[in-house]
Amino acid sequence: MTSPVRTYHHGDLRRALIDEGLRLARTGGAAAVTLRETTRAAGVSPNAAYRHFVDREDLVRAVANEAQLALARAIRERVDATPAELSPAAAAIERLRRVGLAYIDFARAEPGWFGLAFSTQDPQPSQGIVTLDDEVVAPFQLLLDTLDAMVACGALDAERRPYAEWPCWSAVHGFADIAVNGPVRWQPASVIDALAAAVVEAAITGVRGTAELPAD
Amino acid sequence: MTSPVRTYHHGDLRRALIDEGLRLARTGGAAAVTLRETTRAAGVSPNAAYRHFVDREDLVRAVANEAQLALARAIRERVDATPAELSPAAAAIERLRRVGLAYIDFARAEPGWFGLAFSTQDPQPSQGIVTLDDEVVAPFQLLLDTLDAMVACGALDAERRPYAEWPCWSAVHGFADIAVNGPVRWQPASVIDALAAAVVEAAITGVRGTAELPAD
DNA sequence: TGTACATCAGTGAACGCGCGTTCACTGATGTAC
DNA sequence: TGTACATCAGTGAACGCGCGTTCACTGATGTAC
Repeated sequence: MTSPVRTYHHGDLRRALIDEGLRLARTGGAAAVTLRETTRAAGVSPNAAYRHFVDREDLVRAVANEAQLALARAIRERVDATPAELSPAAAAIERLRRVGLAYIDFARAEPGWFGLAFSTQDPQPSQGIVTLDDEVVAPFQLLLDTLDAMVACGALDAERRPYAEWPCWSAVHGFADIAVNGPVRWQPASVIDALAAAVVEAAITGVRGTAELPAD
Repeated sequence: MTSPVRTYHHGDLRRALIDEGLRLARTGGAAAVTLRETTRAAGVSPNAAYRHFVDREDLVRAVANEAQLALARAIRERVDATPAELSPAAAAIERLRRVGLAYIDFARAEPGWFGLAFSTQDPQPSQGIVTLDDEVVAPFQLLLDTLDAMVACGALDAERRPYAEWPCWSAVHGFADIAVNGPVRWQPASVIDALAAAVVEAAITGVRGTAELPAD
């Protein structure tokens, strides 16, 4: 086993800078992740960052990556907590519902991270969004898997599966943006909860082609 | 009739600054609308702007307002071009489809204005978005009217009308953001067209509760 | 095991930049008599 | 109709700010012998 943490002067400045970047982005979004403020927070001179990142953009991208992982983790947790006693088809639909609500609630709880995760992307991914690392899978992949599972257990007609990820993602992403940055942000949380639920139900209905529940 | 245009030193600097702001926002979004660059473009000293706007934020808000009007105009034009030979219910659904596609296409054609129109809003509007001025009605109001018209002609069940605007707006807004700032922006236009159509169809189905067309 | 040395993570000072905003002003316009 | 004057739109210069980035450097660490 290779030593996982090497001790340099600082310990692990790259890690520390990313952590401070996350702290700054949490309240101020991507714009708050400046080289000077991040290094200041880490107790280090501004140009020390250049030992670990080629420029500011590189640092922001690293921080955005972590924010994307946090979103994926939030979704996975909510999906994994799906009750076990549901029928296969009902459980598959419930999982899709949880993907959507978790996405929206993450955006509401951590708007700074949400904005950063969406706005800062790797340039030109080969095919949609793919696995980011071994630990956790990207939010989009979780959505794809959930839709595939719905087809497998009869909760979604196979001919409705193609491109179904786009209406789903669009609906929850759009509502998240409206709830965080749009006019809905002035509403009380209980109202936003209700609207979020309505948006997710409509997305599920829109993708399945019917508001009827599948016969078990 | 009161004289509509008063001639000052410059003519109408307020108007000129808003126009230059629109030009700058078109390519660079809200961030490009700086006081210095806008006044420079208008051929005037930086502080001349303070005769017409209390600060930079005030100028940006005025420019954002114009961008919102441009979006509303684009939607209205597309809706007004709905073919006349359709049955009332089919025409009502077609109008909703056009609202959605016009919203998405405006975002794709004018991403700078789209971002500005959404991100910069009047603080704390009393009830959703209301009429902006006499000439043209805000995008959101066009959506509300279209949904009401669907109920009136039987294209949408009355009990499905409440809150239906949120799934609709969320879906097209989310796709617009994904298509402009998200991973879809790397796709060719024809692919984006197809995905946009799929998103809008799913939104219509989701709101109506069925993929069936209404019997005439 | 002890010493000389190479490596390279982090320092301190400085750069030029564009920004929003303020100051005291100027000079064209419109109005009162 | 002509003159004196008040108004106020726009000027020119300057401010302080925080930013990203570069420069020549220092000094702790790890390694070779």
